Amino acid sequence: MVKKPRQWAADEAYRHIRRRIFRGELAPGDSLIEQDLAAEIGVSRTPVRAALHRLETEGLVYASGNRRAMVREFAEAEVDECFELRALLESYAAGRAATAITPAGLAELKDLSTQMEAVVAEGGEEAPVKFATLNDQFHDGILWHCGSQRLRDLIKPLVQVQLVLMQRFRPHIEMHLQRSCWHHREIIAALEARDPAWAETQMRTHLLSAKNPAVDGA
Amino acid sequence: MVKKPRQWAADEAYRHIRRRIFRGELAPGDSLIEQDLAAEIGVSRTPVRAALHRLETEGLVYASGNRRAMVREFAEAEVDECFELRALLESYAAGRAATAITPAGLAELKDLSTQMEAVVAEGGEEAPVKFATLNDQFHDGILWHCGSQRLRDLIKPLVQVQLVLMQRFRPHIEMHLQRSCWHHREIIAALEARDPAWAETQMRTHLLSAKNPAVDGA
DNA sequence: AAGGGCCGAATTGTATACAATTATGCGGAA
DNA sequence: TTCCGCATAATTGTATACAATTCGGCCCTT
Repeated sequence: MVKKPRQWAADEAYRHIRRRIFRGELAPGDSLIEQDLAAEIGVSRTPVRAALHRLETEGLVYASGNRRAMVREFAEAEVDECFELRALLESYAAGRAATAITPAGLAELKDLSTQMEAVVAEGGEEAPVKFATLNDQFHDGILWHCGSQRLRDLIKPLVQVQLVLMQRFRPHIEMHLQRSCWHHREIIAALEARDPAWAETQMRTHLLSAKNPAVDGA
Repeated sequence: MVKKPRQWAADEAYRHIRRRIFRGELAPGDSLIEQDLAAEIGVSRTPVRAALHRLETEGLVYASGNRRAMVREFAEAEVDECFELRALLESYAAGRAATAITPAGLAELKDLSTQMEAVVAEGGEEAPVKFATLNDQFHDGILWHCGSQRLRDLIKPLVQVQLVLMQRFRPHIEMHLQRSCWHHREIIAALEARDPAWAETQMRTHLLSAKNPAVDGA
């Protein structure tokens, strides 16, 4: 039953390349040669090409016309840019979610919030990673309930790229988990109150705080 | 020297499929069978597949996993949604452009504005089409000068989809070309004055006016 | 020595054959 | 009749060969 020769070669290629970019083994500016990658992964060029396309749409890879694909080069300024664009879009989304979210949706968000607080209380080495996963789910949950798939699609690549950027430029940034938990509570409260303006400004505060995480006493 | 047998099959496939979607020959929900399209265009499946990927990232085509690609179905409500998202993003872009734009950039915008006014003054059957082309260049010009390639990439698909949506749901909408020209002048003035807030609100006005074009006396 | 054009190598673009997956329609059982 | 399962057809996924393009260096000219 070792019969999983390669059911999703394109997906495997995608994950493989993405992982190598995240780890920094493929540095920005490096050429991504289809044949080399194919040999390395053990598939043909076809799924590699599909993976590169996908990575390009997600903004991790740059390819112009017929020229070879390269790992996209990022400037540190783009970290802040991503935060600002996320603040713009996600605050708008939060405002819409305030009128559109269902009780079930609110329950999900509360559950995630509780889990995050538990992670923070527990602490430990793995806390930041666990927290980040739950945090992504929290933000994505709000996007699900804002009633606009298109808006959600706009934000997705921003989050994606931000992961690379943060790791490259600010790898050891302090997360201020406790402060984030408070923000999440505020956001949930605003959504529960069906107050778009409040939700919007809370979300903006939350994201722009992450941009400037150097406040004392948080 | 008839030597252009098929140098850019993928691009040709892309344009072909896109045109058929725009014309409504491929209706929303229709399956896009790679082999049929390939035979019709006269290329192999490979470039057709690339074209479909591209159309998918632009939001005109929907494809989930390995299932067949379909022409994306649009709801009329998405017309307004696109306008609102464009208003959100382009007003932000205009605000940034107010401080980032170069004199040369301003000159370009003024030139486009002048051309648009000439088209309106001239009138004729082709005026709306000519105007739309120049109008797109105007909006894209501002995005070029806002200093954020990422922001520009976010807006591009919105404009793209909007073209399909408008044609499908509001094909004979009145353009209010004269009013748009005034808006453009206002926007240019705001950029020239290096006033972000002014540029931002003028752009928002411009786009939300297009959303509700039923005002009298424009 | 600097610059431009040409040739070979590296790489991507396209076509096609085949494998894997998904969809469809039929037949049988409840 | 309705629903489930299975066989078969339709379609997409992958591999590979070949064509076209781009890249890089060398040589020739100035």
